[in-house]
Amino acid sequence: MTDELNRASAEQETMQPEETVPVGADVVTVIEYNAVENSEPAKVTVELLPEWLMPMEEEEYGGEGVKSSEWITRKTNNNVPKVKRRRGRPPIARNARHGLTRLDFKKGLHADRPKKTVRNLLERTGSSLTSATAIPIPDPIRTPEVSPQTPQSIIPISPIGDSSLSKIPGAEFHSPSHLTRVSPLSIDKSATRNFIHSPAVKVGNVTQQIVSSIGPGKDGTEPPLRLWLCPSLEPISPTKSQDTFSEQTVRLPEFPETRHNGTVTLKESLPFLSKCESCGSPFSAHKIGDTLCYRCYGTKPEKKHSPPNIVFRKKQHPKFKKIVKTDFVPDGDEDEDDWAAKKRNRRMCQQCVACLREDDCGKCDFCMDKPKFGGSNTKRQKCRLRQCKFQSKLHGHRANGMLNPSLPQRKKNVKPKLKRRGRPRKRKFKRDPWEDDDEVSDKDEDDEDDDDLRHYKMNGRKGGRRKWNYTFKEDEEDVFVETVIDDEEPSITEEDPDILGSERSVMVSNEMYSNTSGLSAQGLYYNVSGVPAAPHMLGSVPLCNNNPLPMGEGISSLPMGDDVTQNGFLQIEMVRVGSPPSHYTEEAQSTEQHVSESQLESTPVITQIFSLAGRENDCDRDQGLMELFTSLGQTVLPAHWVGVMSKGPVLQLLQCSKLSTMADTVVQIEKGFFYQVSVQNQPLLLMHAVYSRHPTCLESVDDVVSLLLDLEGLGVCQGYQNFHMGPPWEPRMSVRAALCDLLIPKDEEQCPKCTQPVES
DNA sequence: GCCAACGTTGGC
DNA sequence: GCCAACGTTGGC
Repeated sequence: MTDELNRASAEQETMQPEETVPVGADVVTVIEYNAVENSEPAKVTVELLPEWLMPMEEEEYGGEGVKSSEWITRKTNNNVPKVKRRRGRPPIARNARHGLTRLDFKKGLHADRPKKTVRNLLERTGSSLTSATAIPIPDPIRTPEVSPQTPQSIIPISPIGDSSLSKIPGAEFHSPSHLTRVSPLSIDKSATRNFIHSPAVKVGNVTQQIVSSIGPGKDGTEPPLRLWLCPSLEPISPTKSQDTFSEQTVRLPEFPETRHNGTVTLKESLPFLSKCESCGSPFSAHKIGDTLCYRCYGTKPEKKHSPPNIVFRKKQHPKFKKIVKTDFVPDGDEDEDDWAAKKRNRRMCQQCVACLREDDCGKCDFCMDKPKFGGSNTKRQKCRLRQCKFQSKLHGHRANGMLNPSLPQRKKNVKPKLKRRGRPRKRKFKRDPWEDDDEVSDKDEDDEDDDDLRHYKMNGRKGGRRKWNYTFKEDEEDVFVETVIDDEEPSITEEDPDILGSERSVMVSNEMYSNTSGLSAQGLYYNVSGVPAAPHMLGSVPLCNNNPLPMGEGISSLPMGDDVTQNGFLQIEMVRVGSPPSHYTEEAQSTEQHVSESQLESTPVITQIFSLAGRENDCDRDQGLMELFTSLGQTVLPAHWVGVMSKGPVLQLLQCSKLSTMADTVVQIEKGFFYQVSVQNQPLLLMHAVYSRHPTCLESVDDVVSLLLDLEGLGVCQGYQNFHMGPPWEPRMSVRAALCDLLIPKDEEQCPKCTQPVES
């Protein structure tokens, strides 16, 4: 841009050494006009102007229907003089779009917004606006939008507009009405509408000069202009958006130069312009024309007609935008723009694994729904695995699809049947399994399904049983929850529960498989977590945390099948050091989320699933564990250790004090008193010395206490800094070696594996 | 309040 | 014009 501008300026200088306009485009325009004025060669002016105008007009016209980007491209493509190139947004702008848009977000600047959006916004939000002063507002908005994309471009443009305005008069004489209209438009808008607004700010300089030069334009018109001119107005604009403000300020400096040029021309031109009332006459009459133009604009159609001079709009638009927005609708365009711009990103944090994922899994329901995967495109949603972990609405809602790739398939099978098409019932839990059956008797079954669903929900929400509630709450949104439900109500439908349990478990395992690339789910865990833990541990219960009741609020959202799949190994290895104690459960699943969100969550689903796959009922109750749990409750455990009985059944021992080095450590005792120690959701490798110092089974309170005391003498390995993980400007993340000891003597910072990590 | 369906928008 | 997917609608 700058280069171009410089070029433009250079060219201008060559053209007219006298004038020095910061913006190339402006300069060019000025030059041309001046030449016209001075030389008076109508041809010259006409030719030059037309080129200018023509493109501009095209732009405007096209602008309405065409996206800004396209518009820009056109210009560039055309044999437009250098001036044009300068003016329009260079393809660069287009290319830079994304960057610009982002910049806009951050800075508050508007990303380029296709006119469509503006329109839409206008239509949606403020048809009224358009109606009232309708025309003027919309136009300014549009142009501003265009310009906003590239602030620089905007600035130049606006000056141009000013210069053009000043000089337009002469040009106008030569040129047809459109020229006059253009200038008037800008002025009019500022005067009439923005009047109060900031317009004064930007236009201020120009207008003042104009006024002075014009002196007696038309009575009616002048006053407004002066108001405009009043510097006081400028301050107002600032309120709105700094961006606009900055732009204005930028312009101001430029103006002076242009002013000089413009002033001279303006003086001469102004009177003429004044005659351009409405659309009919010359439009240059900034003041007069303004009144007329205003009227015309007020009439709507004329506004659009007059638009031919897009250039003006651009100039003023920015101002208008700024002004209007500031004064009238702070939220107005920019807000809308921002809003719209943000709208798209609302669902993405841009940072989580899901957001960073580029490819579709091709297995989830959403993927299956996509035409490219042979789907019907009825859902039109992003791949489950790409649904932002934090921003997506889907999280927690549809675990079903998430969990199983397989589910979708069934769905498909089911869909064809759809009578319900219009609106299938909530199939949430049952969907896949049942749908097929539903076909036989749609409503009946549907009703049943609904009932079932309700029932489930009821259970889940109301939670008849603690455990149920517990698991339920945590997993509510997840499919897994269902399995839990089954546990609660085996009676509901034997088949369903079974199916759910088995299927889901199966599915989950499948996913694990896929993720782990052939490794069984368990294998995965072992490998991933690096925990050789005994298989029994795997089926463990979710660590609910400190409270017997499910703590995991965040968990619900987290535990998606997706997460599991996504996390897989990589993430596991990437697990941050220092994450708060959470659940040990199934590392793979939880780990992902952990990183980002909840540490507290429980283990999720997968665990339960596994356990469920086995036989829940039995698992839920274990005399031995209950007795041990009771005994622990009657014993004074090491400081801040708390025993929690959770589903699985699993007896969890948690260190509640964040000050403890064991804050992230959990001891889980399962059936048979086998125990597993996990640190920050990662199982402590069986080869760890801790296991060798204690019996394989913690059958007594003494054993438990002994282990806890031993643990209190340990600390958590801090891992090592991975400098290869990301760009230098991003925060460094500590990573642990795959076989990290996790627990090390308190006086040490790293385990031997992390001290000399072997990077694959 | 959930969620399937689908209109709509933005990017290309 | 196509694709991706966001946001809304409306049945439940």
